[in-house]
Amino acid sequence: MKSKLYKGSIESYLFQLLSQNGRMYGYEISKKIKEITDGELVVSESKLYPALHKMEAEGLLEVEVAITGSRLRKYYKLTGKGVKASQNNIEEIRAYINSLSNLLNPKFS
Amino acid sequence: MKSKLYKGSIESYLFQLLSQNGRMYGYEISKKIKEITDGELVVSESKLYPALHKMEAEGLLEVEVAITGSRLRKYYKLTGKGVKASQNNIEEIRAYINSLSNLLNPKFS
DNA sequence: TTGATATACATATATTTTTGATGTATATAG
DNA sequence: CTATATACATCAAAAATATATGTATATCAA
Repeated sequence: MKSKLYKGSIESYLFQLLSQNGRMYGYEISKKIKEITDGELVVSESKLYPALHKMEAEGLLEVEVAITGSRLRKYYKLTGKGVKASQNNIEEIRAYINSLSNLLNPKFS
Repeated sequence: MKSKLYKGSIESYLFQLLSQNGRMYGYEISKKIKEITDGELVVSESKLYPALHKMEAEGLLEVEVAITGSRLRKYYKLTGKGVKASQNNIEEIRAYINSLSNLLNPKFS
């Protein structure tokens, strides 16, 4: 993680990517995040898998195991609860973008 | 911290507030951050003071002790090194805002 | 055919960050 | 005279992150 600002953002990335792409598997997610953040956010396995497992335990994600050839894949997708949470997360992200914008361009007080 | 997204952002808040307001003291900073983030980011003492001391140890901030009446105040302000770092931090914040915007509104690929 | 890189899952330990609790002391408002 | 605000700070516990390690298959180039 090159910038500290990315801390605490993994859950948001998972919410929004799964919401946009439907089901995805771990390895795919980590590549996608690296790609879309231009290498800024590298979600290593030790961050990704605990995060996925935690969200699964919270009932936000559900897993579908698939076998391609002889290799295992675990597809994750949002549950109903997860879809609602991801919608709230959009607002959270918007509010945060706003907050950072105000930090850079403070309003008169 | 109501939203996880605020994690890792304190340093940015310190950089930008000090850069905009010149010298500020701890208590003032924590009130200001609470105010401008609308209560979203509450910088408790156990977060604020270690952060200030760390940045001071890194040569980014310098302290000026003042006595108002019988009460102690430690004013912090950016050093030359701190000013440069805060300018880089602006770019970091902009890039991050961009990254989050792209997450919400993905580009075609 | 073999060695490097990519795919695909995962955990274990160390370090860092954050939270919640506690501590000291003065100022002010009710 | 008591509660709240101001003003500094640390300590211990919990949570998050980083670094390292582990297992196994697939693919590509030398």
